[in-house]
Amino acid sequence: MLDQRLLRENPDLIAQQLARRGTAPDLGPLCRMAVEQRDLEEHRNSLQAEGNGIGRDVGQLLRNGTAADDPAVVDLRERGNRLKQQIADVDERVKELGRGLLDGLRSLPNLPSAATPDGRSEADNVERHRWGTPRQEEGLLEHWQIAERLGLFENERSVRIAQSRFVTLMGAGARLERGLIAFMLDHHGRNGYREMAPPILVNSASLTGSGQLPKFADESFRCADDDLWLTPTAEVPLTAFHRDEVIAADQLPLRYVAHTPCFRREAGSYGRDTRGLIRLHQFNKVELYWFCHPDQSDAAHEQLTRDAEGILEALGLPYRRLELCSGDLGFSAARTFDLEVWLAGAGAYREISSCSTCGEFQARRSAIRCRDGKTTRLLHTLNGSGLAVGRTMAALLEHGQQPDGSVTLPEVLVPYVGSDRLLPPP
RNA sequence: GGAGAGGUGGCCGAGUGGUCGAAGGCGCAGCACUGGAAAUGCUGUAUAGGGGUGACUCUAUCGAGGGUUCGAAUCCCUCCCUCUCCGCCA
Repeated sequence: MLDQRLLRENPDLIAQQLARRGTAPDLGPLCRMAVEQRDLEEHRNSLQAEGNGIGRDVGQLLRNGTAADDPAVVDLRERGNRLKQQIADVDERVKELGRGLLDGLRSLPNLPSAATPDGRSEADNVERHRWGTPRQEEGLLEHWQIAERLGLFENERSVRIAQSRFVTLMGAGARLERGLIAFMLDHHGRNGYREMAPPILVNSASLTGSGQLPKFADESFRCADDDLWLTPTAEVPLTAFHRDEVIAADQLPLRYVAHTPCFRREAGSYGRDTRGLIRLHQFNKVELYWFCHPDQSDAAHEQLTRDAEGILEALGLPYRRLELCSGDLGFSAARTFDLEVWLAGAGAYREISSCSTCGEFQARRSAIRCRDGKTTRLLHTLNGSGLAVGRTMAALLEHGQQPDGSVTLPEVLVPYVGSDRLLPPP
């Protein structure tokens, strides 16, 4: 959420920065609302001050022995009652404006960082670097073809259990996923992240705090009878973990790693990535999350991204880092690096992690501050996948496939999977 | 699900209509004492939003929302949450 003060004092700056994202909302009404709300609130406060004075005066008179039906007291009471009515009228308008203002502000995306390159769409994203050597032989299979041969997951019957875009992992497939999750958690744990296992049902306030609500309600699954949703990413419960808190600066940064299932409706992606593990309603993800001091968030962003890249490098998976242009940023992000892994069978780079700094955007929505000397200020939040587990499996299968139909696995996974090779059934 | 208890400042805890933003204690900070420290003493110590260059000042906040009243932490209503016991359950 953006700063109300900025909206009142410099709406042009906001408009100009939002334009970089390719959105041009008319900020005029919202800005006028903010100014009127502030002015009316000021008026209300002075009325209230007058009323408080009357209350004090009555108390003083009564304590001094003035009779309750003394004209002086009666007169003050009448004035108090008149004021009360006035305050009620103004107050109603103030609250109405406040609600509208909050709704409006919550629907505005974050401003792009000054470092974010301008651009309109993903075509304008900027490649920052590449790592590893992509396999590009002829005849490489896609991961779902490999998985089918090896009996790693089951699609049709999963539709019976739930609906399309769900999958059941089986045998070595299930074990590989479990091993990957454990490997990622261990790896990040060694790098200083605290492992967390948060609730994956989250309430509306939590979704609002990280930016999924109110604009993206149709992207999440909702539990009809409760104010609870299936979390679309661990970013939501991890942000909410510290909602309404003031954290001492010397505690920062707080760095968390969490594995959770993630649930997304994938509305509007009918027909895309219908096979395999790339796009599912339910998938596993290991998420990295930082709460940090505002002065340190740039360095934190680089470090978090490096930590995500560390998994790809440990697994020997070729990837590239893209910096998203202003027009391709997510709602809450000020600056984002996407990591794209090479899918050898598909012959393409595919997003496997998105590492964003949100500045104070989520911290304001969630009221998370740090104590900095004598004052408190909003801290900064950052998040990134480290990594999306299903897509990591897909990349491993495509990268490690052998002519004999087997798949070789990276050495680091042996302790987790029990083998360096997946073999086709006899 | 049934029965009961309770939600007050960083923490503990007093406070049942009138200068209560809130006693007292702990914690924390500064000062004094000390060779240094402990102990002790004194002083200070919430958050948010307005206004003022500033000293400062106004408003709100005692789980949330409404109500009664000139005036509510205190009375009334609704809701939420926590704890204890019982039941049920992985």
